[in-house]
Amino acid sequence: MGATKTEHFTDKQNSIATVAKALGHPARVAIIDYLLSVEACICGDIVNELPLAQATVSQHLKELKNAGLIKGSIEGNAVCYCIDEKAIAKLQTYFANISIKLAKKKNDCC
Amino acid sequence: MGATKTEHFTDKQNSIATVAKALGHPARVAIIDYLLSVEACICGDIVNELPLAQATVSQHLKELKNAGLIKGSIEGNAVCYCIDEKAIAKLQTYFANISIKLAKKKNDCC
DNA sequence: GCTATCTATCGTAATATTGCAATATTAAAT
DNA sequence: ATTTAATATTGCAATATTACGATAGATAGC
Repeated sequence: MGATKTEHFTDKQNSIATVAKALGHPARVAIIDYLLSVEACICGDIVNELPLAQATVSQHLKELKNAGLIKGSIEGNAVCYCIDEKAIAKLQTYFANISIKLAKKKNDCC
Repeated sequence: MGATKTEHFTDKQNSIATVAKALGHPARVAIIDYLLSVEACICGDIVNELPLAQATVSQHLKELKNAGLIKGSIEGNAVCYCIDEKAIAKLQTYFANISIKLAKKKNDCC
């Protein structure tokens, strides 16, 4: 055993978990931070910014892309990555809804 | 190799990654969902709700607690768990800020 | 064509996570 | 004090993640 029982959870739960998991590593949070701070967004710049080898950064970019948090387009020789706003909007909505529900419910049993 | 290079990233990046990682498993998202939907919040109820063994659920609860997403208080024989609003507020703020920055910046290079 | 540059993938070692049975701990109830 | 019930912890096997060097692929420039 040791494999996540994905099939026992709802699509929404799996979907939130996938995106959250992608952000569950500081290097990937750092990539998002960096993409927010720059105008251009070339893969090589990200490699220079992070204290990790090029292969490792490429892997992290792949995971962010698979989770739908970023998208990439080929710019000649290089690849331009940027944040997918839909994924961010989804997370924002998810946490805003939790906050609203918490406010309605008196969350004071602990 | 294989250990995350936590020390190379900022406290904020590590902090967001920790909370996101805790939500990076559908069982833990399901636990948060469940805690939102009920008034009382007893550990045993969570075990009954999830398709996982008691030991596994206990482990997931521990991780959510370590990440600061839930807090627990002993209710005699049982343990009452509920969502820590501060952690949710932090995430909400984080994603709201990203959305604001994305709106300012024209995020259209890809 | 050749060469340089940029990014992705492969292979592999170290580490971490997932899941559960078995066991331990804790507190209520008798 | 015993028993019962609720959680936590331990130990272990299966799987997944992290990191990086080496290598492959793809494009630009000569």
